[in-house]
Formats: sequence, structure tokens, C-alpha cells
Amino acid sequence: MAKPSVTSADVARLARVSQSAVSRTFTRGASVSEDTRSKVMVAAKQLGYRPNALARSLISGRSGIIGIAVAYLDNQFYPVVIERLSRALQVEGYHTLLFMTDPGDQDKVVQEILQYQVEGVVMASAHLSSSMAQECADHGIPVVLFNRYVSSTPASSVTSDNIAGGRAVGRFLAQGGHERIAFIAGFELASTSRDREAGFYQGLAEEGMVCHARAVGAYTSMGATDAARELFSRKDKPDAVFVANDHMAFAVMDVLRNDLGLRIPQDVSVVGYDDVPQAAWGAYDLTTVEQPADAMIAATKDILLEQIAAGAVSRRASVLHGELIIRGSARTG
Amino acid sequence: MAKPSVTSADVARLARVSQSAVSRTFTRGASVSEDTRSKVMVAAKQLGYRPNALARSLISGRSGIIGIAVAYLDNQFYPVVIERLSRALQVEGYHTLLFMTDPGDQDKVVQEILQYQVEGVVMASAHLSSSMAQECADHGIPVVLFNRYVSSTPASSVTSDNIAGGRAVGRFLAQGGHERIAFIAGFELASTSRDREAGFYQGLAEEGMVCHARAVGAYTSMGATDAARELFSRKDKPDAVFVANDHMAFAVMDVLRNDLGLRIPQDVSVVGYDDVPQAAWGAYDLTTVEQPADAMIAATKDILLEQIAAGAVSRRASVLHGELIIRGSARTG
DNA sequence: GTGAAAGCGCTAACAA
DNA sequence: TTGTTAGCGCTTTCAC
Repeated sequence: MAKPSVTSADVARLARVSQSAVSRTFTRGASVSEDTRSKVMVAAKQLGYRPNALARSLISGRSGIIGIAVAYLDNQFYPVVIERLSRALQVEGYHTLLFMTDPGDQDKVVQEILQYQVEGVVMASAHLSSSMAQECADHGIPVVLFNRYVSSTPASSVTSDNIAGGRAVGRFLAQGGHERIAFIAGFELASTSRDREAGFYQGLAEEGMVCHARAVGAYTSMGATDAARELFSRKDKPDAVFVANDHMAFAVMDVLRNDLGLRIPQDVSVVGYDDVPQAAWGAYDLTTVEQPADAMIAATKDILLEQIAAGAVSRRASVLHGELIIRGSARTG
Repeated sequence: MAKPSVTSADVARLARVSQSAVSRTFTRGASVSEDTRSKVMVAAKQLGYRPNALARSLISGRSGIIGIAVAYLDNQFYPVVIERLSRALQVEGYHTLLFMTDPGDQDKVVQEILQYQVEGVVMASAHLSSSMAQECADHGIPVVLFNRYVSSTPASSVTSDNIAGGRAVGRFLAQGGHERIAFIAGFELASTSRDREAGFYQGLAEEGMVCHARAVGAYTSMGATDAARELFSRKDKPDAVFVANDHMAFAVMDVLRNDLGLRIPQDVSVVGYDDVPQAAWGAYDLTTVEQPADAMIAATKDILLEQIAAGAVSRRASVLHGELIIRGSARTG
């Protein structure tokens, strides 16, 4: 049966000090004499005392919890982000309450998050209604949209420069001497996909080219597979394809090589986006645009901590530069 | 500036009922008249009331939080587990507080977890000292070691049958007509690696064979790369290799094909373990042993919920069967 | 079914 | 520096 947990009062009794002395001992930055502190520590150790973070939060108004909502972890980019963001926040004394969302009930999830009195919210690959964002802002809870943005909300955003990235790919493929350059979009409502596409067209245009064909992969492996089949079933097959993220690019490469018997990059060049760890793996060796995960995480952390400290929310948009990483999946001219 | 959040007292005042009536309205299973309930709901909606989960936990003793400690998310198996486990627990009204651990400070992490009054703990790819496990048990907090076990603690464990899986691989490779079958171990102290290896030797022995060579990959890509180079630099190269998990197997395949110019499976067969999503990707098409993630997650959830409900901890060990998934990376005879 | 009252374990004034 | 005193927002007896 559960042992009733030991409270600060128990420790105080044993140490023959007041309960507040115990509290102070466990509150960093409070003034306690060395003598009292050691008496408390001895008693605490003896009883196995551990402060109750929930009770502390209730009175202090600081829960030390950051809520992270994420829709899926298939795309390796998100696990990487969650791992590093969690670690970065842990260093600052925060912990992450993880919420998996389904497309649709996003607001409901945020409602739940807020019940836990989180001090900040990160939405990664997840949507948030404007009214919900406004509600968080009203309560002084900073919200960071990670890897997407919505201009009409008070929520901050951290993204890489998807337009510049797309543009770099457009120019790179055009300069690589390709003649029929195609695009496979992600989820069309996502700002990432839209921006990468817009930048891509711009890059092509700068080299006097236009996009040869286009299909939609919806950021899923299956969607990408279908999109690739569709694009490459035409008689004027593309000789290069820019895929809106790495996760889809892998599926595309598999179809091209295994189903359609095409060689990469001899017959067709493939470029992705994200630079997830697998992009560097030998079997894909994917040319791609890096999303600067570490910088994006640092920016997210900074926005959160700053606005938590200020007790006020303001909309910030951090747009970080990512390099084109040239590997072997695309011809260079 | 932060709006002071609205409390049940505010709602009560507006609805002209007592504060306890509001509490009852938001506590499922409490008896409130339909009339009162609707008055409360109207007022709550109007004020944007949201119960404070922390205050509720403090008095009720049920936080609704399950702590998950995990060491790294590189191996795709763990993101998959975290995603599905989170979803499964969310359905039951629980949320997951995520802790990234470093090898070493594991107990410290658990201490932090416990401060949040979690109702259960899952340790995935993370260690836990016996004394810490005992302490959790004393407090009635169930602990599940996910994908590993330690016999000498009160912590429960959920694993797949790694011995049977390893054995299946041993027999499969022996029957496939291979003559020099090697093994690349994971982290040698991990029960998964040890069991897979033991089962593997047993399977080989049943077919009258022994392991030709062995190296250690430590469950990292880099370790696996080195291990593969080491095994295949000898003059009597293996013609088959069982790698202790898929994550390493991908790195091994990359080395074999790209650095050493070997064909898979013609020159060398490769078998992994886990059946992570990428194993099915065309570029690897990896023969592997499935870890039955859904069953393992269901077992984890059951153990947690059951022991939480009982208010008592007992050690349970769930060992689940996983199939050998035959794909194209290994010859079949 | 409802309200009044008593805390859950802790922090944060305040006075000493 | 220390102890005393109020609560934080909620659930849960307990009478009514």
C-alpha cells in the first residue's frame, strides 16, 4: 500500500524548525542560515522528503511546465526537436508535458494543456485557432508555433527561411542543367509547403525556368509515393524533382529507384527539405535544405523564457537561415 | 499583462450557486441537478473558466500525469512508442511528462519526476537503480521498464521475447545456407542485446552452427559503422550478419554497400531487430524481427492503470512475441 | 441535491 | 534569519 508521502511539516518537526524554514531550504535564493539548512537537510534525507511540485506551483503561480503539442512523430524532424527542446528546457528548470493532437481537436488539446497551468506552449506541426491563441495571450502564456506561422494571431513563430530555401533549390536545380523540374508539395495549407513552393518558383524564374509539373504529397510517405507515380507516369517525365520535405523525399526515391527503375541522380535528381538525420544515410545521400534545428530550438527557448519572465506576451517571428546541403542525390551540372 | 485566471468561486458567484456546486459540475460522477449544472456551464462559458488541474491534484491526490523517461530518440522505435503511448494514455485521461535523461543521472531525473506527483513512471531505454525503484514502489507508484528488464527490482517490465527473436534469426540465417554468420551487439549491458545474442547463438546451435565473428556497435550508428568495418576487414568476411537493432543495421548496410562495395543480399545477408518504419523502406527492405509496439504499449498501459487503481505496486513482467519479418536483405537459401 | 467548512502541501508576506 | 499567518484553487466530508 502507498506510504503517505512525507511533507515539509514532517521534516520541520524532526528538524525542530518551522515549516517555513524547510520551505526556504528548498527554495533557491531564499535566506537560511547554514545551521538551519543542514538540520533541515539531515531530517529531509532521513525521511526521504521531496517537495511537492504541484503544491508549490499552486501558490507560486509557476508550474515549471511547458506544454508541447505535436501531431505526429513519423517525420524524424519532430523527434529531434522534441528531444533537444526538452533537454534545453530541462536545463532551465522546466519540464515538458507532451500532448499528441489529432487534426481537428487542436483547441481541445490546448484547453487541456492550459488546465495544467503551463507557463508556455509550443505547437509543433499542429494548428491553433486564433481565438485560442488570443486566450493564451490574455493569460500571459506565450505560445510558439514551431515550424509554421499564422500572421493573424498573437502567437509567436519560429521557422526557417523556407522561401529562401526553396529559392536556393530552384536555382540549384536550374543551374544543374535540368530541363523538366517538378515539385511535390506537402500539406498544401501548411506555411512551410507554401513558402518552399513560392521560393522555388522564384528561384526557377531567376534562371528563366518554370516548374514542369506539380503534385501533392501531403507530407506523408504514401501521399508522396502516389505523387511520384503520378508525375513519372507521364511521357515527359521530370528529370528533377524538389520534394517539400525529406520524409516524403525518401519515399519518392524508393519509388523512382525500385518501382520505376530510374537511377538517381543520373536519370533524375531529387532534392528534399529539413536535413533530417536519415538524409545523410548512405542509401539516400539526399541533397536537401537544412532546417537549423538547434537555432530554432534556441529561439523557441528564448522567446518562451523571455515572455515568461516579462509576464507579458508579444508576437515575435523568428526566421532562421538554413543552408542548402549538397549531397549525391542531385546532379550539379 | 496576464489576466488573473478565473476560479470556481468566480463562476459560483455569477451562477448564484455555491463554489462546491461548480466543483461538482466539473467532477465526473458527482451528483448535480440538471438545473444547477446548466447554470454553472453558462457562467463558466461566459467567464472562460477552466479547472486548475494542479489544485485538483493537490486535494484529490491524483495528478493524471505519467512520467516518461527516455535517453534518446535517434532510434525511431522510441518516437513511435512515445507517440502511441501518449495517445493511449490521453484516451484514459492521463498526460505524459517527458524527461530526457543522460546516462548517469537517471536517479536524479526520477527524483524530479516524482516531485510532480506522477501516478506512474515509464522508463524507456533508461536505467533505474534498485533503490529508486524501491522508493517508487513504497509510494505506490508503478514503474514500467519499457524494452528492458532488471530482475532484482520491484519495477515491472514490458519487453518482446528477445531470446525467441534472436533464436529465430539464428535458425533463419543458418537455414539460409550462410557459412560465416556474424553478430553485431548493441549496448552490451542492455538486456535486449544480451537476450538477442543468447537466443541467436541458441538458434545457430540448433542448426549445428556457431557464430563466426562478433563486434559491438553500442546501439549507435557510428558504433555500428565501426563494427561493420572491423568484421568485414578480415579475410574471411562474414556472409551474413545479425545486427542487434534496425537503427544499427541501416548504418551497417550503408557501409557494406557504399564503402565496401558488397551487394545485399547476394554477397552478404543482413538482419535487424525492431521493425521500425524505415525497415520497410525500399532502400533497406530489411529482414528483421518485429517488436510488437502496439501490444507492448497496451501492456504498459494495463500495468500502469491496474496498479494505479489498486493503489499497490507489484512486479509484473510482460514478454510479448514478435514475428520474424522476412524482406529482401537476407538470402533465404 | 446543496452549501458551509475544512484542508491538500506549499510559498510569501509580515513581524519579531 | 526566523516563525507566524494567510491563503493558492480545488475536492470532499458533513449537515441540511
